[in-house]
Amino acid sequence: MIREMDDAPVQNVKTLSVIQSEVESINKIALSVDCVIFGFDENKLKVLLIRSDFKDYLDRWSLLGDLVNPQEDLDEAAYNILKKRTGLNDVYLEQVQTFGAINRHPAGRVISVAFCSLINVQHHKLKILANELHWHDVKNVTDLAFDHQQIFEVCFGRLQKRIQEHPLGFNLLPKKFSLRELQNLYEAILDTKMDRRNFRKKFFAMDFLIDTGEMETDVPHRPGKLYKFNYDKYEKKKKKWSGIDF
Amino acid sequence: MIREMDDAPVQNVKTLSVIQSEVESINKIALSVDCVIFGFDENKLKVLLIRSDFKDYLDRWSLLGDLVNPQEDLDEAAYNILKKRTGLNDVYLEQVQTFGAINRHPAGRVISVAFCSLINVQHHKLKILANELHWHDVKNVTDLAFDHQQIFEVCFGRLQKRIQEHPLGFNLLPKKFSLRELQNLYEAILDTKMDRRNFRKKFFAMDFLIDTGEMETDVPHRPGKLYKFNYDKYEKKKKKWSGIDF
DNA sequence: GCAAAAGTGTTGGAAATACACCCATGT
DNA sequence: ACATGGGTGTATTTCCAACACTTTTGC
Repeated sequence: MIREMDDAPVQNVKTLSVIQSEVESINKIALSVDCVIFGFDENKLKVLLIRSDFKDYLDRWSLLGDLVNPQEDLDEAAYNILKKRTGLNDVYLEQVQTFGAINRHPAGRVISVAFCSLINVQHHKLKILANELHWHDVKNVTDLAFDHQQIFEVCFGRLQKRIQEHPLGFNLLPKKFSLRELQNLYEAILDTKMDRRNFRKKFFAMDFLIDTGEMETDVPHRPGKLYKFNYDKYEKKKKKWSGIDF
Repeated sequence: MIREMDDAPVQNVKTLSVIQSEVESINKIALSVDCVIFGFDENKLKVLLIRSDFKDYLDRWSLLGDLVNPQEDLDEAAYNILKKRTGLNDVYLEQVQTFGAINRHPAGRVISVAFCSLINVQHHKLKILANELHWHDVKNVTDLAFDHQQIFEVCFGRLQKRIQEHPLGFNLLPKKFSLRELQNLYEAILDTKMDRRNFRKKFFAMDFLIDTGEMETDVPHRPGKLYKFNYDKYEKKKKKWSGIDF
């Protein structure tokens, strides 16, 4: 893979051992994954942060991350962080971007693959308290350790965009949810207010919501219907191109 | 960054040297970048490929890539590939995704950050011929070396999506272009036919095209006006959210 | 009965689509 | 003169935004 610095064509065939030694001589780069874990609670979008245990950044908050083992797949590494920290198995996880600025980590050259994760906070409230972990309102996330502020912002932006074009949001809600909860979620993520009737119209027109026949309970007002998202139907009907628009 | 495999809170503070040794002990992972370089020629979308010089994949085509030096930024590494291969300085370059399957490379654990690049083929036709490089019609790209077929498809899909939402396409055209060229570009990338009048209406309504006052020359029919894209105006006016739609 | 949110339709404007004719140039 | 694509306008439809009242429950 390493080639001459001029523009001459490359004619020689490289053997496996040549490549291997190249790889070994050059791999002074470490690889990590960082997870931006979003949750939705009290009608606010939250992100799960941990107190940095790194000397230069003591008492700053940082994302949950870890180095990647050589025998570990990237997704697997991210997944393991999720499992270790939240105890959750079945999480939404999406690779977002890789950050590789030369001096992003004081310990040396560490490049980090950032993942965005969406979890339903109701399933793991127990583990958080005993830890250095804390859910932060996304509106109050500032001054994270390392380049984590930048990573957070990129992932947040990606979430805002993707939630409008793909049915991700349901990962942040219970399996059965009311339309009010769904709208609150969208309003929290996009930081907007929407018209309730038009919001309903839009989702009913998509025709991906299944009426479970159940209702909310323990609400101090008229209970709403509970719905599930019909992923199967979505997969069959999802649209390809939406048209030029910028 | 490496933490216990159980769920206990992490209380100890790590010093720089501890981290450094962790980094060194674990960095058996090499990092590369691969560029999916698109061009537009003869009304077809093309991708620039090179004959693999790697033993296991002799005579298969592959993307242009290289290992990343420890003192080299990711974007810089991708940029250097572009410069070395095409002689171009001023290229559109966008990180797309990182590929890290354990066995994606036979020489060991190599993870690769994929970049999508758009270039104007008219500016560098000379360098290609003398090389093992070749422009392939995207419709005939099959059976690339390594996992490059997958990388190509992800980058192509990303391009198809992004060209509809962002003014990227102009990087594939000369600075001054006719509306016919622009429409041909969109039709090639999205593999569709569009109505000419509505296409014009859409772009004129955006109001980001500058009439240069010049006309096409050497065309065997009525010459069309030549336009430039007004990036400054776009930057000021670009929209944020387009609404929920999936 | 009161507070709080659920549930429901209509209307006007904007944007997208479909569609057909005349014009300018090179050959 | 003719072939080729440039350039333009209108009618229709579809989608989106704005907007108010009645209903159901808990307290």
